[in-house]
Amino acid sequence: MPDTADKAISEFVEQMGLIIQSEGLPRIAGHIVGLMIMHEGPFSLTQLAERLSVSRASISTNTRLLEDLGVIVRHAKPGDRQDYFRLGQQPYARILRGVVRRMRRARDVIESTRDALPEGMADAQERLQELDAFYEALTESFLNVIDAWDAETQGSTKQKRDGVRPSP
Amino acid sequence: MPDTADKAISEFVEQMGLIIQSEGLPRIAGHIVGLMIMHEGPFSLTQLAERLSVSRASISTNTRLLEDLGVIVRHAKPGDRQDYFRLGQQPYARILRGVVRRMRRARDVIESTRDALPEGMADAQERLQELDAFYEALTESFLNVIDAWDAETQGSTKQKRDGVRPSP
DNA sequence: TAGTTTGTTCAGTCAAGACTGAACAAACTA
DNA sequence: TAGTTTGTTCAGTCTTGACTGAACAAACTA
Repeated sequence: MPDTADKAISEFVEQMGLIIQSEGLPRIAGHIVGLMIMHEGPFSLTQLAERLSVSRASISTNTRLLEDLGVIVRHAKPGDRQDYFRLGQQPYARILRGVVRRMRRARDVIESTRDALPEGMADAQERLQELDAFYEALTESFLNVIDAWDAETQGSTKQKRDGVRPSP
Repeated sequence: MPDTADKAISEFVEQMGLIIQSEGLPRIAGHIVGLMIMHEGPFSLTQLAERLSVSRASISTNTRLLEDLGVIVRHAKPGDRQDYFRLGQQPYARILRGVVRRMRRARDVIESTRDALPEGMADAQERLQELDAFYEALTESFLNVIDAWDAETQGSTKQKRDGVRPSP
């Protein structure tokens, strides 16, 4: 009953669009990733456009975006002018790195605000400090996950992966 | 030089709008939180509207939203008909809980897709498994941060806070 | 040479949802 | 009673940015 399978696949591709969208990326980027999870590929730009019923312009823009994030990789087949795409290494960890970058920017804002704040506002300083500590804990936590992922997926060496980074 | 301070404050409020927006919440919600970090308050709905130069309707909607998330709390002053708002306990952890909820929903999608997928697609199954494991690690990691936060901020008891949850 | 194919870019359209103004109900005051 | 004040809700506007179609450059083919 391949009908059920097809339904499940397109449903998943659709949902991945929404999930990725909630991470602040375009929906089509999610569709591409979803499709590549379902089928290894590789896919040409035209194939992606047809399969997702979307303009080649959109595919071009979004493959570029995902490529910049390191989520997918582009490669050429010898004797074929088309570009082909497939998932890169640790695609999810790549997305996470983007989140870490966002948090670093947020912490910059906090820091410069703290610097500019006058003496009198001790309580505001305290709350800013609390917010910054929160971001710090979160960043630390993310990096743990990324590290663990790198070690597990990549290294056949399978080095330390105890879930906690060594305390500073 | 209170001018510099005012500038820093409104700059921060503005930036918090953008930061919160990148988390998928309305910009004004971020402005409210930002202002409350700068000044403890409490603020009435009218005060917030005036201070942020925004309609009372928007404030009403967004305070409601933040209240539902548990980020701010509403309370009454005796002999005053107005509602007053201020930051709640562990406001940032509350926002994080929302993220955890989103991830749980994503994992549900993954699971039902795996169930519906036919035998033949073993490699797709494998990639789905990988994605699910990633979400699992991330969720675990978030909950650690939330737990640690709860323990540190709230409990004077300061119970176990070793950075890792007990394995199931 | 002219004609394809492929990927990119850009101006324009469209949709989602944030925000507003106005109308409203509830609780108060004079 | 009529008139305020306060918070909510809803229809409508407006902004943001995703997506498209068309034009284009580059690399190929005949």
